[in-house]
Formats: sequence, structure tokens, C-alpha cells
Amino acid sequence: MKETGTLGKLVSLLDLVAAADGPMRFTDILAEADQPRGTLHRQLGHLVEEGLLELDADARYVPGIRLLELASRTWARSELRLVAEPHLRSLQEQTGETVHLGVLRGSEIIYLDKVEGRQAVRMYSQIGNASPVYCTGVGKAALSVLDAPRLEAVVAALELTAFTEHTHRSAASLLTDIEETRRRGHAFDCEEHEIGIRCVAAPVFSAERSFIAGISVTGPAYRVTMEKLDLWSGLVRLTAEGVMRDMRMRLGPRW
Amino acid sequence: MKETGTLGKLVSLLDLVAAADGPMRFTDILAEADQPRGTLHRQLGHLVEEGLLELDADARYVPGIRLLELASRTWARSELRLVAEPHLRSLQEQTGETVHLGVLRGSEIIYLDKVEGRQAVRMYSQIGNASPVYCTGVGKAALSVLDAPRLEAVVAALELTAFTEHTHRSAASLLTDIEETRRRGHAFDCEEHEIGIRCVAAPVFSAERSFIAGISVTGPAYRVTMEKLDLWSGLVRLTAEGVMRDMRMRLGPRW
DNA sequence: CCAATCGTTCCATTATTTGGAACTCTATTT
DNA sequence: AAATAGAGTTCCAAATAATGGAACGATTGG
Repeated sequence: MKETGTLGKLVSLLDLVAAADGPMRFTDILAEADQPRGTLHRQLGHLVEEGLLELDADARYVPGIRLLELASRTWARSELRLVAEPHLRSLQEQTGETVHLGVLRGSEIIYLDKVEGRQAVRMYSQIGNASPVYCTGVGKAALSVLDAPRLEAVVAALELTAFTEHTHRSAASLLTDIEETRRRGHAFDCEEHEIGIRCVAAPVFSAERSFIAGISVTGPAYRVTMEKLDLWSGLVRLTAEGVMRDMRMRLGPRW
Repeated sequence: MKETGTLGKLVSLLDLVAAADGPMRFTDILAEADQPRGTLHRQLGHLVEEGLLELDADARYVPGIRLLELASRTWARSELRLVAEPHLRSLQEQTGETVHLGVLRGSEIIYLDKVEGRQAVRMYSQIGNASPVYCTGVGKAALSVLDAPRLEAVVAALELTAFTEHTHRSAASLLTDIEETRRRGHAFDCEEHEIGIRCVAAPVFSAERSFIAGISVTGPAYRVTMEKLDLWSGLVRLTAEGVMRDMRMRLGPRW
């Protein structure tokens, strides 16, 4: 865990509290953060001052609303999201299934947008969520455009948790999959992350591959057969290419 | 602007970049942040290291995806939001119009959730957004449960921007409105923030009013008449009370 | 080629953070 | 009622990190 001076320590703390599955008391945090009492106390105080953390009625720490405020501006302005939106909608309409847009960050995929069908289902749910690269369509599509050294670095850092019986259990089998994905131009996820869920995805990337994302169509296995995924793969690739074209148009060929 | 040591300065910077309406070059930031070049450079470097800012293809700074990641966990776990969700849905179904949940933060309202009708409309859009207290239903409902000193402090700090011809232009007229709201138990917004948009809202608050929020029903003026708002006011108040009851049940009477 | 603008690096000075210990507060036990 | 334990808060000399001015590169354009 590399740490950028004071900020790094504070952000780690913030992460710790945000990742917990409930409000944390001072002592709970003390046990997990590796800091002396006095130091920790002041650090938490600072985070609260800035609204990044809050104290609930029982004096336990919870993530602050300030984070939401900052994030909503981030999201509203994301170039990729703005450019991709109409394409995602169109893909949703053509397939009738849920469409996702996710970006590669380290060895995780962060979902940036999601377009669902008519159902007035939980919005936001997925947005901002971090998911593993090695068992999601978007993740594997993203990996397939990395150059050898970067791919190796990411794969080496992975811990392959077996979410389902189809999840890759070894770097070797993952790498084979990635290789096929690279040749095909699109990735499949056949119940590797969640039983009963299948998806097909294509990569989106900038000139020097300095920025890598992916677009996917996801649905329940009983409705989304492998034949359908095959059928949609061209559509997904075209969508991804359309997004890249628009991005280059908007931001210049350097993108 | 009070600043908490190192963190305060960095968060101010983050705010500056997040609030801008486009990517910022180093020099743009230098002009607005009141810092020497060397210092600013290192600060930005630290924010980038932590993923709170990112550099785009043209070496301009944009808010980082890390913020989204942190915020999504904040949102997913917000007790109020979890408890309120079914109530909001029910209110949406009963009225057919859009329902909002917003919390008071300083002299702003931050939207925590939004439930719309069938339309597969832009999700997230409103969530995390900051809106003025003095010209939104949720905002005025929130103000109506503040005690005198806090109300005074908030109102004194306000800058009353006239968004429409109905926006309050003086503290006096706002305070009269708040007083009526307090007596009635619900607030109206008749095109005060946006022409053509009306809404009715009720406050949600914890025991010591240490935590204050509001729930509203909003719709286009041509469909949502004052009569309808009057009709819905009881419904909105009941919803707010239901949420408070559930919150106390879940978190104890101290809430 | 020169001038100008933009971004980066350096390092002695200065300010902030650190961390151990002592202290307070509350609830529980003897 | 006194004693104990657990949680949270405050303090301050020592250690560490941030500051800011100036010098150095890099890129652009006349």
C-alpha cells in the first residue's frame, strides 16, 4: 500500500470506513487501522470536518454525503459517459437487455453507466460499483486490449475468487480466455460471476490505451442463450467502435 | 473558508476541479487556487496518486473515478435511504409524479434518492446534486424544523439568487414562508426554482434535529395544480412520518 | 531563432503531523 | 458507594511532511 504523505493515510482511512458493512465506532477503526489512538482521533476529526465522514447518533463513523456531492459532479461531466449514452440506449433497445458501461481501474472494473429496459428498477444500484476484471464481460474485454507487460502485471496481482463453478481458477485459463477474446474482438461471461447471468462485451480504448473501458449486454441465462450472445456480439462491437469514433471526434485523435 | 490543515487545502482543490465545467489545465487551476506553483503542483500530484483526480489525454485535470467508487458505497449503505425507499415508491405510485429524498447539508440540499414513473429516464441525474434550500420544497421543509438560532445562521449565509420571478428575494419573505410552512407541516414550491415545476414537501428529522431531510412530490405545473398539491400534502406528511417511525424503530429513539 | 507560455524539479525553511501518556466520562461490577 | 473497565479525548516535544521561491525544461508560435 503506497501512501502519498498525509493524504494517502487519510484516504486509506476513508476507504476503510466506506468499505465496512456498517457504521464503525472509534475502537473498531482503531483495531483495523494501524495507527496510534491520538493520531487516529485527529485524522477522523479532520475527515469529519471536511464532511467526508459523518458521526451518527451513536457517535459511530459513516461515510459522508460530501462524497456523493463530489461524485455526482464527476459523473455528470464524464466525457466518456456523455458520449456513450446514446449508443448505450440504442444497444439496449436493439437487444432488449441491460447494457453496462464500465472502465478499467487497476485490476477492477468500475461501472459508469447502466441502461435498463422499461422496469422501474433500482437506479444507480450498479453505478460506481467495483467488480472483478477476471469474471465479468466488461473486465475481460478490457484486459484483452492491454499490452503484454500490463496484462501480466494485472493478472499477477489478481486473487481469483471462485464466485461460481464457471469462474476461472487459474491465471493460465484466464489468459487463454483473454487471448481468444483478443482474436474475436469480444468477451463472453457465461455465469462466471453470478449463476444465471450471461453477457457479451466489447472493449473501448483510447489511442495509447491509456484509457480502457468496455460495453456489455447482460441478461438472465434462460432468456439469453449462447446463440443470442453470438448474434449480439457484432452489435456490441459496433457500438464500442461507434463510441470510440465519437470520442476521437470530440477529443481529437490523441484520445 | 475554514481549513483543516493539509486535508482542507486538498479538498478545496478537489472541489475546485469538480465544480469547474470542464477539464482544467495546470495554469487554469493556478489562477483560481491561491497557491504558489510548486505547492500546487505537488498537491495535484498527490490527488492524482490517490485517484481523486485524473489527467486526461491533453494533461488536463478531471475528477477521478475513485470518487464514484467511494460514493457508491456511501449511497448503498445510507440508512435513511434504505429505510425511505419503500415509502418513496409507494408515494410515487399514489401520486404518479416524481418523488425526491434530500438531506440538509449546511445551506444546501443534497438529493439522496429519486423515484420516477415508468419512463426509462436518466437515472442518477439528480442524485448527489446540490440544490438551494430557499427555493426548493425539500429545502424549505427542512428549514421549517430548524430552531431559531440555526435558522438564522443559515438564512444569514444565503445568497438569494432569483432563479424565476417567484423566487424569494428577501430574507423577510423567506422567513414568513418558513413560518407558514412550520404551522402547516409541509412546504410548497410554486415555480420558485424552475418555471413550470411545482412541488409539495414534508420534513424528516431526528430526535435532536441533528439530522434533517425532506421528501417531496414534484411535477409539471400543467398537470400538477395547486389543488392537487393541497390534496397530496397529507400524503407527503404521512410518508415523512412513516419514514421517521421506521428510522426510530431501526436505530432507537435517539435517532 | 527568439520569446513566451506552460509545466516540472529542487531544497532550506516552516508548519503540520505524530504518538505515547495522562486524563475524562460513562457504565458495570463488587 | 467505591472500584474497575472500556471508550473517547486532550496534550506536547519530537519527527515528518508541506511550503514557496527560484531555477530549470519543454513546447508553441511569431
